[in-house]
Amino acid sequence: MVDEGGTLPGADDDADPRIVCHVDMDCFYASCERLREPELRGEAVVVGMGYESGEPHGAVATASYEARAYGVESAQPVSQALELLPRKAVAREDPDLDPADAGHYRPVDLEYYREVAGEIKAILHECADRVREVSVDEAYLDVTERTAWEVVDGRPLAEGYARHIKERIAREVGVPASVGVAPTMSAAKVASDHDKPDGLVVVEPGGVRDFFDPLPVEAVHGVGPVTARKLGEMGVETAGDLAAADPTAIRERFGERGRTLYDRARGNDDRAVTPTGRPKSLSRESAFTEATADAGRQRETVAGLAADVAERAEGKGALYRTIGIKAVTPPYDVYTRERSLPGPVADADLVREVAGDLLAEFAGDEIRKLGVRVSNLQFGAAEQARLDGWDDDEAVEPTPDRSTTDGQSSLTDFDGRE
DNA sequence: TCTGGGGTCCTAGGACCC
DNA sequence: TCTGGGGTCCTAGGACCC
Repeated sequence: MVDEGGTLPGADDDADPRIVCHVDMDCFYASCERLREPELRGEAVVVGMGYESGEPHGAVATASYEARAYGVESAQPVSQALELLPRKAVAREDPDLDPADAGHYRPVDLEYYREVAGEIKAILHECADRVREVSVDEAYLDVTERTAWEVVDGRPLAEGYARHIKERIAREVGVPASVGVAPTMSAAKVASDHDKPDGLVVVEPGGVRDFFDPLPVEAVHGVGPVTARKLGEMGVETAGDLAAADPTAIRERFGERGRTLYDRARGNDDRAVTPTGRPKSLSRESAFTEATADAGRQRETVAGLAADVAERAEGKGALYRTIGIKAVTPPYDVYTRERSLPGPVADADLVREVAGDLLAEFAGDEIRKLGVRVSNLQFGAAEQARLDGWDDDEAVEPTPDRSTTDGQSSLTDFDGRE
């Protein structure tokens, strides 16, 4: 199985394997907090949102590894986190608590994290020809042209290159990252996750299957709890099981997505590292401290969210053709309603009106959370309002309605970060 | 695990069109 | 007017990811 490089001429597999790095910051928000508050280094740090005012109703966004040791996890209710790991200040007052078993809680400050992320992204762009920024703390790099799979002194050159990236981030920005290197995006993603924090995992072209085989299916990007359970019912427990499963059966059960997951488990993933395109929707949501049936409060909330969304869309130069709301009722039933307009608009009043209209359907219902969303976005630098002029068209106009799905309007795509 | 916020993609039925 | 086939758009919901 391991090919020594000197195999048959024209050996089919991995003819010209790419080198993809996945760079994933370790508990990024917590690392950022430590950056501006060095006393937090080595301490349990929990960054959460929505719990600042009075009752702790928010959720954990990020927990440092020290905090994770106490069972604190992302997405956990802050109330629960506090039970596992009391606040430092509280523990110092309370003789029953040991301050050594307490943590520092900080509210999410996205603006600051984005600033730090900007410095990191600048480094990443210097280190690669193509970068796909997945989120504030995560990116894929195609470094095929910058390094090689060639093994020197027992290690692939690509490993040294990845180490160089990691070290630059640590030295120049001061936060830890985990990096995965592999011939495909999905393998690189799993690799970066494999040895967190501060990890560096290299999966060489011939070794992708062996790397995946023993991992639980959940390790495959795209397999969540539901799919994992269903796969389990089919006797598929590991990525290796999935790779060895009957593709027809997987496809029948899970559709096109199943096919993708099957391919990934087998190491087949030919996606190219492309820059992130423009957003396809923009939304804002907010939860009530307690479910409410108060129509006034509901309308007020929707109006506020609508204004926020419209403002953000305007800031991005986005027009929208669809306006929608989301309502979550107890215990946790999610409803969405949306309405499409005849043409693209950028109109805050209209967002509020339509959203309010859609909300009317839930009159009298207890609601715990509301959201407003605009979609069917169009980014119009050029005249959008010219509905009348169907004479000839500007050859530059790149958005023929559904173009949003193509994902490769590379000519005009210069990436929309503000 | 009783649930925060911002996204993406897929599916499926119905309307409508040719 | 009792009935084929194909395509697109709209809407709602689900799963997943960070």
